Amino acid sequence: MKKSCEPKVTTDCNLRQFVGYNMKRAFLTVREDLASVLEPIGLRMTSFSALAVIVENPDISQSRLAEALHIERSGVVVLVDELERAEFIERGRVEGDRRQYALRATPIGEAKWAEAEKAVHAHEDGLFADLTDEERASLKSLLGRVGRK
Amino acid sequence: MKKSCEPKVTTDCNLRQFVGYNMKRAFLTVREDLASVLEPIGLRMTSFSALAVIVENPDISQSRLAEALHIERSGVVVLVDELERAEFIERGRVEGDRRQYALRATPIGEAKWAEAEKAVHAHEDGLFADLTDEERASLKSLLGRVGRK
DNA sequence: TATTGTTATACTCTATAACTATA
DNA sequence: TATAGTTATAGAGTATAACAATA
Repeated sequence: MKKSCEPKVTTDCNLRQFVGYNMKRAFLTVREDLASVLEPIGLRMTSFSALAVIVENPDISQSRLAEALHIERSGVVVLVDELERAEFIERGRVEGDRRQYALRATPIGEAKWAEAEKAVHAHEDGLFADLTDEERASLKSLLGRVGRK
Repeated sequence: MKKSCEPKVTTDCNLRQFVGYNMKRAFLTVREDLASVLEPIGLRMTSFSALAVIVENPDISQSRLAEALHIERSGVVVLVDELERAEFIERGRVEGDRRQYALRATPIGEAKWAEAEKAVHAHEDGLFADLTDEERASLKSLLGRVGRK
C-alpha cells in the first residue's frame, strides 16, 4: 500500500541517459511542428521528401526514388500518385524501357518546392532558436554520422 | 522523353540540408537497431521506456506515467498490461484512493531493467562508435535542447 | 529470370472518444 | 464535476507478398 497524494514531479534520468531517447523526443517535436508547417502548403513529410528528391534528380525512376528515401517501392506509388494528382510532378516515359517512369517536377511543383523549402527553413529557425548557428551545424553533422560502421 | 540507363546514384542535398531530415534518418537507424536488441530481452521500445520510468519512480500512477512518457493514458494501459503479464511490474493499490494504481517493478522487473540498461548501452556504443565520447555527449545535450522556446 | 510498377493486406504506433468507478 | 483507468475505434506510416507488363 502506498500513501495517496502522488507527487506531480516525475524523473526520467533512466531514459535521458541515452542518446536514443533524447533523439526520439527531439524528433517527435520536430515532426509535429513540421507537419503543421507543411499542411497548409499541401504537403506531408513524406511527400515533401519525395518532391525534394525529384526536383534534385529530374527523370528519376520510382525504384531509385524508393532507394533514395529508404522506403519500399509500394510506398512510393502512393507518394507519386499524390504528387501527380496535385500536379507537382509528372510521370514521363523512358525511351527504351517501357517499364519505368521518369519523374519530373512541373513548373507548379518547382514553385511549390521553393515555397516549402523556405517554410521548412523558417520552421527550423524557430525550433532550433535555442542553439547557436555553430551548435545547429554541429547537431546536423553529428546526426549524419550516426550508425556508420 | 528520357534516355534509358538511369544512373544508380541519387543526391539528396535538398533533404540533407535540413537538421530534421538528418534527425529522422538517424532516429530510424537507432530505432531499428534498438528494437532488435530489446526483442530477445522481451521488451519493445515503449515497454522499455515505461519500465525505466517505473523503476525510477516507484508507486507512480498510470496517469503520471503517461505524462512522463508523453503518451495518452489509453496507451499506458496496454504497456502496463504487457509489463504486468511478464511479471516485470505489479499494480499496487493506493491507500485512500481506489481509483489509481501504484505501479512498482518486481524483483524480476528490476533485474530485467538492469539487463536492458546494459544492453542498450552496448547498442549505443555500437551505433555511435564513429563519435568520440565528447561528440556523443554533445549530441545528447543538443538533442535535449531542441524545441524549447 | 529479373526488374518496374502496382495492388491488397497487415502490422505498429498512437490518438480520440465514450464509458465505469471512484473522488 | 473531476479524475483514474479502461475499451473500442480509427488514422498514420510502413512493410510484405503476390501480380502484370516488360526487359
